Amino acid sequence: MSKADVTTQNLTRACNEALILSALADGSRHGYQLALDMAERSQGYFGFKHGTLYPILHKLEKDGLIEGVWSEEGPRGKRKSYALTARGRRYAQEQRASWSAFLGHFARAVGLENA
Amino acid sequence: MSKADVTTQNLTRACNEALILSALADGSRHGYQLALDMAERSQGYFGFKHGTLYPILHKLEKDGLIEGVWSEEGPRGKRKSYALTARGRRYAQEQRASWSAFLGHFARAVGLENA
DNA sequence: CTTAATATGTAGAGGCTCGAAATATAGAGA
DNA sequence: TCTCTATATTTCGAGCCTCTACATATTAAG
Repeated sequence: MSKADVTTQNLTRACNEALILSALADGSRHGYQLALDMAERSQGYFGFKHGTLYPILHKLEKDGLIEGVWSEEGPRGKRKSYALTARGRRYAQEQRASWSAFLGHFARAVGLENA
Repeated sequence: MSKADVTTQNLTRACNEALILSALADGSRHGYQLALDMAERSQGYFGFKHGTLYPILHKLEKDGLIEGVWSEEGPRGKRKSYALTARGRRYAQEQRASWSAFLGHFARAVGLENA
């Protein structure tokens, strides 16, 4: 079970988690759509490879932060829709606080003014 | 040769590089002292393990971003003092710009207000 | 009927950090 | 003198995490 702490050692994972949990906070989505939305909303800046995304979703589900439901085999074949759990919302909030702390320290240490 | 681009995939490395290059911009230092200074200046928030720090310094030197000079075997045994090169200064500046871009996108995507 | 888009999954490879152990010198204290 | 602690650097193996690539299945379009 990963911690909500954001440290220098887990920045990449913490970033991916934050992006995913934050996107799911706006409503349930399945993996493929999540990747598309992320790319669109960031104008292509953030791009999840599905070889990265699916394992992360599985892990988040195993940790009880998100919950996946298989939709009936609709017009587009099988899809698994993910939603935030209560624990996931708590986790996301803790992580946001931790990100703020990290960014504050980092900006000061490196001399970044703007954000 | 690593790039100055800050992406989701290399955040940890980019963070370590930025901290080191930024610290060396304030004056030359050798590895051990660099770690101590970093910890002190951030009130213990950033702590470089020497198993991490020295390999990074070697890589930065190999890439020509910093330059190390062995001091005479002074009162404290052998020490290698590192200084930024011209290329290192350029690299640091490019990376700062890249960090700003990343933080901007990230803050917006995750809904972080402050920096 | 073939191609492209939708949709999910896994295995292998590689990059990078961490923990631990090794090496060496010098000063302090017993 | 002997030992312990702090200074100072180095390297190896383990482990985590992402990426590339491959595999699978369905549906709409041409």
